Amino acid sequence: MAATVSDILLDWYDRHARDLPWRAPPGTPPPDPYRVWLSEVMLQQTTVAAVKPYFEAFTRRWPDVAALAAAPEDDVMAAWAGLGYYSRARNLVKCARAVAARGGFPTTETELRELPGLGAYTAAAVAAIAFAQRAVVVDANVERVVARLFAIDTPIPAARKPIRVAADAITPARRAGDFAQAMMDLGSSVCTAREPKCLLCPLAKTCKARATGDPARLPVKAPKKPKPLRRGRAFWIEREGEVWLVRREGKGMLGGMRALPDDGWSARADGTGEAPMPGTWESAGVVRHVFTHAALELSVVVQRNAPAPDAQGEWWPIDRIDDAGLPTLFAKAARLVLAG
DNA sequence: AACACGGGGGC
DNA sequence: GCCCCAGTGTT
Repeated sequence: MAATVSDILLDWYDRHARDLPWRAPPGTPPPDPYRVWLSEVMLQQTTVAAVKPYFEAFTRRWPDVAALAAAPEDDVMAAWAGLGYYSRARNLVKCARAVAARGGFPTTETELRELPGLGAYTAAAVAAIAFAQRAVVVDANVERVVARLFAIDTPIPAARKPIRVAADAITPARRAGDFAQAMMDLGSSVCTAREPKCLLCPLAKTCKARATGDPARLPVKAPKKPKPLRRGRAFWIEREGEVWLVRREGKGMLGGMRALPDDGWSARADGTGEAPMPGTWESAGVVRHVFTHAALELSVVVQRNAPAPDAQGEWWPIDRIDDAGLPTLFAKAARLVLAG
């Protein structure tokens, strides 16, 4: 009986698994579902290196789902600051509260999929990794590995369906969690997006893209659109060692996060340039920042000895600005002012 | 199906 | 600089 793809990969994983804070070693009992869930949400579109310190901080401060469920949402948002995609943090709180209310995580992929912030990938990953269920786990790593293994050259996103079918076909009933993590480790360290290390790959012999001689060509992706450049202003309003901060509304850009007041710039349009209050503004410089679908030049202007703006907001001690939970854009703006 | 949604790592 | 990343929710 020839060794299957999953046999080969699990054997490779037993020898080469990365040691990560949210992981159990290969072949050992699954880790705490809370830690699996938290890590998976943090890892959505986010690199392992970026996640590690946040995962440590979250699990130290909120050791279990009940603790996270009891936390004020603003505290969680502030702790998430810098990690990006802040809807994840909003959904994290909702999900923790739903799970705490029902007395623990559901154990099937179908039920997990109903929770806020758990889409097809995360529901499958948690079911497989935390609950040893057979689930087909498809993330960007798996897409790349499978597209190459089977030489699927349809462009993403049309390739998603055949990739899923192929991934399903090679997913084993036993050790589905280890298999999923093995695919991700292979994708992140061997079958990399650029210059895949085929000489180190346990699947090189069966890889159809390898046989063509140009595996890096796959997966084929649709061309991306150019990012527009937006311009806006942010306002540093200061008095007696404090700065005026607001909370951004809604689910849009940086929604729910603490911020400096601004002139209404967005990914779709420039700001008006209009200040939230009268007075004399002094320029502190420009912050350049790139979002997913727009670049921003944010002009930062300052007014000192200012009265309170006629709006919602709060005075925040400048010597504790690092604790305000400002997203990176506004943290950069604050650094600019304080360095000047 | 297409778009909105951050930020940092790696080269 | 550019490409990429353990995707999800909305339209």
